[in-house]
Amino acid sequence: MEPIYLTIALDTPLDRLFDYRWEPVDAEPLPQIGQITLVPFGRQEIAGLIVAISSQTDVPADKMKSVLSVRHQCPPLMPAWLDLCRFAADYYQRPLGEVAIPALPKNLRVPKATSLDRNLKKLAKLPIEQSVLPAQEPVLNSQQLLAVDTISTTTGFAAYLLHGVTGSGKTEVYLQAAAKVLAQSEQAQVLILVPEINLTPQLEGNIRNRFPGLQIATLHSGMAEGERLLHWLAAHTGRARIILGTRLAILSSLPNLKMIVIDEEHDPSYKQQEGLRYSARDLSVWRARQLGIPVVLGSATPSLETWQHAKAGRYQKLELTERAVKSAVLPIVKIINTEREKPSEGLTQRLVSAIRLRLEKGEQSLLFLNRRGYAPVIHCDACGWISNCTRCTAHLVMHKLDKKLRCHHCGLEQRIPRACPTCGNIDLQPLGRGTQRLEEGLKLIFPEARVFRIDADSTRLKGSAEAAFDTVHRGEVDILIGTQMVAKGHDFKNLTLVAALNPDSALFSQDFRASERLFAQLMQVAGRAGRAAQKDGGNASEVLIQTRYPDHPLYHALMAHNYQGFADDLLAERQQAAMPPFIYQALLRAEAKELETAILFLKDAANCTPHHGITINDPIPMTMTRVHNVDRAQLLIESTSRPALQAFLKDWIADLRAMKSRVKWGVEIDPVDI
DNA sequence: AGCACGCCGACT
DNA sequence: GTCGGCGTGCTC
Repeated sequence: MEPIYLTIALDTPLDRLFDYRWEPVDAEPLPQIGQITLVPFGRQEIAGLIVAISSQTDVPADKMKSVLSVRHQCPPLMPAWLDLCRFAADYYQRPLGEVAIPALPKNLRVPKATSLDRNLKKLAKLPIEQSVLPAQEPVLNSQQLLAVDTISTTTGFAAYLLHGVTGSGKTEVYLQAAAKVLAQSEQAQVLILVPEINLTPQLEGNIRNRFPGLQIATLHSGMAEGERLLHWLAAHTGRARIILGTRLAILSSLPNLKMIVIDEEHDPSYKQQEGLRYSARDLSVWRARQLGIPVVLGSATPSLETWQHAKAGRYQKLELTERAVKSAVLPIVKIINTEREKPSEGLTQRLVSAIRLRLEKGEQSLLFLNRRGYAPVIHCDACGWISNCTRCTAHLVMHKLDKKLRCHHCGLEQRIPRACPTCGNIDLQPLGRGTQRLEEGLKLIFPEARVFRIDADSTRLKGSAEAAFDTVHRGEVDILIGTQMVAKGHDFKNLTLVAALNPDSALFSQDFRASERLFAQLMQVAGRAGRAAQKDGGNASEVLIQTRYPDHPLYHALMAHNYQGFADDLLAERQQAAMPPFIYQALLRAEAKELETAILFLKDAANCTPHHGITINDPIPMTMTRVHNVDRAQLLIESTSRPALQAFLKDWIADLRAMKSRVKWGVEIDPVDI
């Protein structure tokens, strides 16, 4: 018999595949493409994925090694999944193995197969599906019905933008469309992506109630490894019919996928920010096209990329303009000019009165301040010293409760100094205001009120975020203070006032996407209020924005609930200035102990043969140059043609590899924060 | 990326 | 005399 060679993808930055010899032991079946293997690699034993099988190899015999074992217990990954990984590897300019292997659960990749065997047994013991008939469904309005109908009768690929304000019933459209798709075949699977599962526990509960008897898998990074493997296997074997997950779920194996939903498609967390920097939203559209199935992108404030696709007719727009609850009305948005009305403790008199009114009526208020800690920096009046981090280009944030100065970027911690480290002045002043300081001020102004703060500091412990939200839902809170954490998912039934205290900084940010994000964020917090309040014939809830720029178009659009006008204006600006989505970008990032080293590397890299249609900009230090004692710089590459950019990058990266620089570098495709 | 080999400084 | 720093070389 001829020898059998397996071509295997491994999780290594080396941009090639590796051939191994396979020798049968006993009556072992032949290996198949898509199976997971254990192989010796250098001095280690690691997991690999079989991507080709052949009777020949170019590898010299003295280098050839044999496969240690093939994981026959696990059904092979299907060609469609491998193609997804191939596409992602190609598009994001990484070796296949670096995409495919980390997409598999860790316990599938470790040398021991004990967890795999245990979880396969567990999977076999799961109850058999009882019914595909969905439970009682709420009645839909005509727009929702049209959306459900359009989505569920799709033949072949279609991308839908489901555009509707908070409360317009997008979730109901997802669920009923999913129900119809699931009813079309006994095997059909539906993938639903959400930005952060921990902040949307209601959705999971909703789905379970709606589809009793259906196997539901959840996939997100907070899960224990064993559990993660079990859910992954449920999806991979087709047992799970609904898969609810965060961005990482887009790379899961789903053999009978028939529909994809991306909830809050504009959310930045769909973009992975380390390792393989993929966009789960973009990959979901590719995957839907590959399989010839519908993908639904839902948002009240779509990303400009998606909005432009819809305008160009590549995505079909489905509008939900009515609030699903008939009596519900949009909140009234008002601007408070802080140049005219000076805040005290961060609050203008008008805002204080508005909060007092809610207290008197027994209703809740939400104060949105996207800055945790007590004060973003402390400072010495006498000599001008300010609390800078020694390792980062950032301030040390004052945390009063634990008497610490803390860097939010590298984690450096020190005690709050009693006196100025340079001049000895004992009168150090906090500058600015974070959620802790706001909480302190509110307790002074409203001593009788129950003030409650939700931010990353108050919810550090596992499960405590959920507990905190429950406290608010139970009505045990009068005034809720929160960072962006409170903007997602939760509807507070008794909440009738939402205030944004200091949103201005994003208006003039270096990052051209900052205002797009701010608009989405403010729309989202505004949407937390008043979904139920009007049922009793009460007034519409109120949203107050404290700003020094009351005439800024962003706030005017917000007052008019005019996403479309805002988005169209921004798109016109972007087109004018040749920015995304009208141009395609990639970043070359470099980091070194000295900024000069990183810049020099980037200059070398930029000094390549010019390509037509490709613009290579000058290297610049990153906005936050130093993090944890590492200096970072970047180089922006632009093109109006995606294929041209792709082709250029492929060759260029090969050249950069050949440079064998000691500088740590990486390329990011479609960067979102520049 | 890992991991090992390899050649020069402060410690039991 | 060894433990350990990180330079460079390799991975079927």
